[in-house]
Amino acid sequence: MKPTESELEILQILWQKEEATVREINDQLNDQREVGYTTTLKMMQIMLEKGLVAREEINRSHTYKAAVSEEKTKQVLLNKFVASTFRGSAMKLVMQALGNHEASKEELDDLKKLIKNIENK
Amino acid sequence: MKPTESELEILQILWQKEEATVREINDQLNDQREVGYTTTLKMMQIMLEKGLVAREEINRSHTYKAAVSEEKTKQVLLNKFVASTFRGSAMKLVMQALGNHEASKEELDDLKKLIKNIENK
DNA sequence: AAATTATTACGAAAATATTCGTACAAAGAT
DNA sequence: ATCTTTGTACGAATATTTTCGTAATAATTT
Repeated sequence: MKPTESELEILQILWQKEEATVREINDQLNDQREVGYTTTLKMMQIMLEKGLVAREEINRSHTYKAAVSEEKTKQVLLNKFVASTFRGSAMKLVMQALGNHEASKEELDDLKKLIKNIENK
Repeated sequence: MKPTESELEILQILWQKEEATVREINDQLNDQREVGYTTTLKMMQIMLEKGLVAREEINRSHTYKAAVSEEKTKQVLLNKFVASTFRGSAMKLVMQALGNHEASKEELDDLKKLIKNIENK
């Protein structure tokens, strides 16, 4: 299941906050850009239908949680992106991402560690 | 300028073939899935309007070329993808891409070379 | 208790992307 | 010369995604 752009934006918030009301999500979205409350509400209803989120009725309002895992969802998105943009070559993507990005010493060390791990398998 | 999914599909063909007629592009698209000829034609016209492709009139038909570079376009797509899916962390993307992908010895060597290059800068 | 505020539900408008039908013209085949 | 094939143009139909208006109702404030 591939979430749309807007759905992903909301999932990121839910992954970060564990759970949130529509109001909270809408407030956070509005830090970035202007979104109407009912727009966000509708998104939540759509995402519920699609099974992307789950909800619980508390008092009069609903509290939402992500119903799909961050890891798996990102993997799906990554796979689709590699397929469409880098013709399936994950390595090409890695090269380009590394090439155009300022990496700190620590990050590079982590990366070297990961490579060693892969080599020793 | 971020191309849509369909536009990207066509750009990939043009990057690969240098130039192509609508017929050729449509034939190649149909290797993957069924697309009507006028659908592809319309896409080319839309892409021309957006400046994604350029064309030349040869005989009675048109020959198209990509008008945006493969490098730059992929960079734009990559940046947007990193921003939306990995909250701006290119390194997280690299890690996940590497983690879930079978890499050959050569690829890993290339990668280590690239890391050395970055370190010596 | 009446008015205001906050919440959900839901349909529909708006925006964007994709697909296709029809008309028309040129080139090639019979 | 007529018919068939191949191509472009263009508007419109579909599909998908995003946004919002309105109604109903519960909770809160005055």
